[in-house]
Amino acid sequence: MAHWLYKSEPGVWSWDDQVAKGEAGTYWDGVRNPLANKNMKAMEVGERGFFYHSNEGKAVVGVVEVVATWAPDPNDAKGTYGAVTLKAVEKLPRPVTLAEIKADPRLAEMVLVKNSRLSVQPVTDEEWAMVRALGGLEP
DNA sequence: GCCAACGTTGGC
DNA sequence: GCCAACGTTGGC
Repeated sequence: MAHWLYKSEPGVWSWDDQVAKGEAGTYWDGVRNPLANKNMKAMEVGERGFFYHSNEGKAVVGVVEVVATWAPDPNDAKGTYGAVTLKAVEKLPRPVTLAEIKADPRLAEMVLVKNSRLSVQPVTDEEWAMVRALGGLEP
């Protein structure tokens, strides 16, 4: 199963907001980047990803799971863009900061480092395991 | 608050 | 269809 990373500014949509949505989850709308959109179209129910706080915090703070596959965004007249629905699964015992990720040579190839502006990005199995370990989660 | 990197727009 | 100009994102 593929893994992902979702960025959100905590001032707009934070991890706590996500947790408050519970099992129903949130429609991850507002993405208007073709590559991020493509990534979401490739997702399947049950796939997990990291929840990352950009700007403030700059850290991976939790794990989310896809509960519904990609659906078109009603606010996009052309129907080009859409989103998946995500629910919070587990919080990291300790957040993994961008500085830590950058400091680790094994994580130097992460999209988060290479293309910091992409809002929905793939994470490799190795990176997934590494960041989970740094965050204090079980493998 | 600044600025680099990237994506998008629009003129040709 | 190309590419310069512009706007936005996000780290610092």
